[in-house]
Amino acid sequence: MSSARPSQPVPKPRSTYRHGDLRRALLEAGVELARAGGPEAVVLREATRRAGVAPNAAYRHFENRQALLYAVRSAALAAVARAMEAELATIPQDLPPAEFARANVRAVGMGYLRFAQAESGLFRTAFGPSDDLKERSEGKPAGTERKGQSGLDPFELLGAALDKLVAAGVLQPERRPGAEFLAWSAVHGLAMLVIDGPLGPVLGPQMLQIGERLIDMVEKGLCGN
Amino acid sequence: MSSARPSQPVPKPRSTYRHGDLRRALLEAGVELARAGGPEAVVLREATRRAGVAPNAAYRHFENRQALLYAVRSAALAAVARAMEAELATIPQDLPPAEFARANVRAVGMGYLRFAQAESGLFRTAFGPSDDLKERSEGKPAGTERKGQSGLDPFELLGAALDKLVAAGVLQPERRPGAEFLAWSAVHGLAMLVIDGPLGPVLGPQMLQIGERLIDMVEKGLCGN
DNA sequence: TGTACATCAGTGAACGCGCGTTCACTGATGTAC
DNA sequence: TGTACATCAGTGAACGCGCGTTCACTGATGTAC
Repeated sequence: MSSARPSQPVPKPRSTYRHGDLRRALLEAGVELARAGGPEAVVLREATRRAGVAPNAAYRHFENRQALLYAVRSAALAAVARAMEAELATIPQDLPPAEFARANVRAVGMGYLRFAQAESGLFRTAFGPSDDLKERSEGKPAGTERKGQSGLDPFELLGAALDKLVAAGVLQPERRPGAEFLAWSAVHGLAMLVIDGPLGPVLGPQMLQIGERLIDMVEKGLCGN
Repeated sequence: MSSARPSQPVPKPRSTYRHGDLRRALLEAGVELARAGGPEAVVLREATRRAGVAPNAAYRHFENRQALLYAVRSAALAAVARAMEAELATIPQDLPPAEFARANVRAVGMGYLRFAQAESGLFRTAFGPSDDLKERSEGKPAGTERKGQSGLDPFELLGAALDKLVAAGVLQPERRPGAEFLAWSAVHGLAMLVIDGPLGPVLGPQMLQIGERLIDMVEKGLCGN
């Protein structure tokens, strides 16, 4: 009888005393924990267990639990960005500018919602409490991992979509400043109410349809008409 | 030297062996904990400490920690409802119907946002993960404590405001179904991004101004025009 | 009005748990000579 | 090409913490007679 643990993967016996790529292994374990249980599930001891390593070994690679959590969040943000990019990639290139711009906004929003639903643990990790944007606004080294293939993070992808709306003449330029906060709020609220709030059991299955209506509302409300 | 604890209020020496109203005391302590630290701060042992009672005494009044947390959430929901009602009470009664209806929606939304900002711990407790609306939709005894003086809970207050919009001819009846989810999402998202997400440090001070813009957007987007 | 007694709200002690973190260590690796 | 050695990634054991929860108990209260 091996000492069966609640933790999933077999403690993978190392051939060597050294691990080889422990930092990466811990990060991946951390992402897995976040995926399954959100930020509070990112636990140092469990990550080391999954990496098949003593608990304190983590301290060679991360200053403390917070540091691991930060790294996991960056990975989660990158995953959100990639989900948005995947959605953006489905847009036909030959749409007229105004429609193309609208489609961009929808894609960004729906990518966000789909990700929230499919990966709610990672989603909550990505957008939980943090000093993220603050750090950025202070010029701190935002790190590269939080971005998608395009080199843009989720917030920047939304901004780019809104810029297209302006360029296409759909959104009046004087309404552009701060518009990302309005659009983001709408979509983020739906996601949170469903995955981490009282609407989950009620709305879960129809979330994406409500999401469509919600984005309609945002477009209409943002662009006047 | 008394054994000073991090916990605030003096363990208030009881005159009698019996406490008198321990359930109420635990609930109030729980609310205080939630106010200061959100749902995860609602901890049985600390609540009993504040009530000046042995840890296990709580089990005479609550089945377990979950049960206490549920009770605290009901109280938090009631507090949200009261904040909305306070905002509603400031609306002039002599407005023309359409404007009055709009003012109702704004009041509900701004009451929500103000509460989120002023009492973010309680807010997070009220709208954290739960089976709330599900229980209601299953006809379970929703409890009376989550409602405000009007007898309506926050969700119902929003619904009533939207109904006024329809009655005043501002919102088309066929758009009414599900509209509370759209409006709620918008406002909830802003609240969460600011109090429990990456926008706190960036947007905190201007939250209410952005809230005004956000509610404008919702109105416009919901009512067409 | 006084006494016996059932009730049950609170006590005191203990349990097992998992966590983050620190300590002094060991032994594989790769580099300098 | 071989050997000495510094480096530093991992070990093993332990710490103190606070939590939820269970056990057998005790003693204040209020009711029945």
